[in-house]
Amino acid sequence: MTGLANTNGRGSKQALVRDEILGMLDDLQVGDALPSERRLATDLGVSRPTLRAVIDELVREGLLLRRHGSGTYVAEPKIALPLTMTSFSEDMTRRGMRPGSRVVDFQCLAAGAKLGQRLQISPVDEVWVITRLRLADDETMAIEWLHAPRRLLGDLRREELSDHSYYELLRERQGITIASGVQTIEPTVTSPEEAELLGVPVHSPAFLFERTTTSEDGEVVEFVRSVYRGDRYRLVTELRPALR
Amino acid sequence: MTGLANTNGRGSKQALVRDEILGMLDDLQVGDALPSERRLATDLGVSRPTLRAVIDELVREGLLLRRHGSGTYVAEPKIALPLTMTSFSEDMTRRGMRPGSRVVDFQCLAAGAKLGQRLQISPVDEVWVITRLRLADDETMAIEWLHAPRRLLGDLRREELSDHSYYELLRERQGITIASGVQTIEPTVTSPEEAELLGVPVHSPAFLFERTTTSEDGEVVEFVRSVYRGDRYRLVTELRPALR
DNA sequence: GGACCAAAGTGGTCTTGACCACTCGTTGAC
DNA sequence: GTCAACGAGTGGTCAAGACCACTTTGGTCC
Repeated sequence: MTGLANTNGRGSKQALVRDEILGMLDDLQVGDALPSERRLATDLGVSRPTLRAVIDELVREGLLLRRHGSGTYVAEPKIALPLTMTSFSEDMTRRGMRPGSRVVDFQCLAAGAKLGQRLQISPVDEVWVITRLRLADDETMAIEWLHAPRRLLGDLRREELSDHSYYELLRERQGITIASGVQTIEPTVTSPEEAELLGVPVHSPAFLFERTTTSEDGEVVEFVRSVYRGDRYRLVTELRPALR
Repeated sequence: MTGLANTNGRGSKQALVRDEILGMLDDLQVGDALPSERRLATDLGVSRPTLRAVIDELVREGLLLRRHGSGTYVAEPKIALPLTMTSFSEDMTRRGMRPGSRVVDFQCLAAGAKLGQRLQISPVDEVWVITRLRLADDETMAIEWLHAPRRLLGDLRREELSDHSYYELLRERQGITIASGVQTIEPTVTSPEEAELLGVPVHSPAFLFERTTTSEDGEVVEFVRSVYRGDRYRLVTELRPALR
């Protein structure tokens, strides 16, 4: 074996390889390429599958990114996401980034049992399902699926979605004001579809947000499911013990 | 090849295996064992490393859990974690679970540059570093590292930590009341040490919380770093747009 | 100088196989 | 009836190898 001390008393080969690569990262900048997998495997005296398993981990953790046919690179650090109901656009603008949004799909279909329950409507009622990408400086940061009862929006054209936020449309068309909501957050990993839309590897760590929003009249006006890249985001909350 | 259709137009073998296993999960209860890896690999017509890669994913996602030498089992569903400053004990009690806490280490050492900055003290000032496990029904849910300036607590005995919360000690000894804090949250994966303390596999998805708490006088009184199991937790927030 | 093509180099997927370490169940001895 | 030992079966780690698919680079031709 070359490149690594033996494993006596120091854990697995994967652990040792991981330490070696993390050490290499100390001397690299964001965007720098690592040596190829085959070279690293030879240099560190391990098999390529063993090396790949370690790089898989570092990719999942957001430290590295891989490009098929090109190489393995040092990844960019994460963005903090304040856990408030400010809009994505406001957040990005505050950070000096150029926010963008792109509707990739919208369709109308029957709610079904589960969604009907979430939106407090009949399962046969229709809902708009709008799939949007949230971008910052032309890079996709999140995918959002908005589900809204059709009766709140009536007929809808793609341009209306691009020009207005959903909340604006609610106010203009129905005189409805948003009052409150409940949001759940859990760590997840990207599916193949999500990975493709986000431009990250499959099964990368990500935040899964699910939010149900209610109007001042207590009516559920939306259910939103979002996947935020775990390699570019972390949450920040301000805590007020006495206010809750 | 037996067990799987060929991969034409349907993605990789790993994707097909994943679908098969998810289908199997529909007919199993929490705690049920899956067939052994060798059996599944044979049944599904793939190699054992290929099968293991898929099971690795499902374990990371919290759907399965593995026990070395015993088998692979269906995992328990996740707990929602309200994102407020209520104590862990209150949360667990509200859920009908028996909260517990166990100090596994506590020591006093110089703050150093980074921690000194976080706590707004001199790097040579001493801080208590208290490592605790948070348990629910005797199962470890989180690890917590509390860093507090020694001058706020003076000399400290392990029993005092077990019998009182830190906030109680602050009030009793210094007349200090907690006012506010800032907390960051990001998805992470467990290190070997964290995995051992939590009883989960290495590199499992988890929440990493870091919180800096301030007294009414604007003084930083603690920095806490916590790792919560991603297979047992999700966050829930209530949202109030106009209050922020 | 630009376009195109081929080759080399990259990451991605998968197989076969070996061996280690842990757990559980069975059997035999006391 | 209990306990210990052993064997079988489990998950865990690793290697060697093959082949696929993508990207980059260099050379050639116009």
